[in-house]
Amino acid sequence: MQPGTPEEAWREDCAPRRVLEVFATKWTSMILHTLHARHGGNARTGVLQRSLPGISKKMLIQTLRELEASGLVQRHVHDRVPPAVDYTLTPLGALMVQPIELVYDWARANANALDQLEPRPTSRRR
Amino acid sequence: MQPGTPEEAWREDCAPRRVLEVFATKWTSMILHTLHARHGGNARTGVLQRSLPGISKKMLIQTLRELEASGLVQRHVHDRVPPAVDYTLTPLGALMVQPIELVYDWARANANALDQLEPRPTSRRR
DNA sequence: CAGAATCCTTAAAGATACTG
DNA sequence: CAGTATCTTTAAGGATTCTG
Repeated sequence: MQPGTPEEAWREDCAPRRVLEVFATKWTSMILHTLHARHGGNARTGVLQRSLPGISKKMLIQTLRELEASGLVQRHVHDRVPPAVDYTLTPLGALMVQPIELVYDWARANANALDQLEPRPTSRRR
Repeated sequence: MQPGTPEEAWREDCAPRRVLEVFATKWTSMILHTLHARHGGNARTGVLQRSLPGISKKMLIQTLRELEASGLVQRHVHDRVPPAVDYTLTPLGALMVQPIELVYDWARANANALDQLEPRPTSRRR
């Protein structure tokens, strides 16, 4: 290790930072958790949307496509009219759900303590 | 529970979502973790900056101020020349570090599996 | 129902320069 | 060393409309 280099530096490509990126996109964690928790890893588009109050159709589809591209989710099209599509977690997706569940469970367990947390002045995200 | 209402909906103000907001701001988790892990909950500005490769001075100060406003961090000014300032975790900050450590430790333990994770096409975050 | 295609707004993040 | 003060960029997130 170089002198001056922190022993525990957050290297730009370190594992924790890669996981943080999953949390960084607004709906990602919620979609993965919903897929995992409510539907045995399988849910149709409409069900997902109803499970996530406030999400727009655009953000839902867009996030799902990104998750698909990252290999976390698989998309299944059923050849019917009207169209039916569902999404399942891939093995990698099931893995990535683990830290999400850790956070989710922790938040549930500490819900009351979290009331002390004042929202940031600006209040929202991008 | 109403018909059609998802049993496990992500209410807009639910505890998990409030925690997710902490993760949403890019440097928040890394600062809190660094404060917790490397310095016994106490570090000076310069040390923090050197611990976070890629952070700009602006983002460091700005994020620290937001953490202070949220009651997660306390700022201590030492009356000297040149100036010396350090930051410590508040009890609430120490609490919020918990889920961060969960994620961090999980990421470390699964670092190799995370190599399969392809970065999103757009690649970055907010 | 699922989704594609646009357009738009804003805030997050960064770059740079200056100060006590 | 710690911290302002600007300015700029970019993309995240949303709203709306249209289609098979």
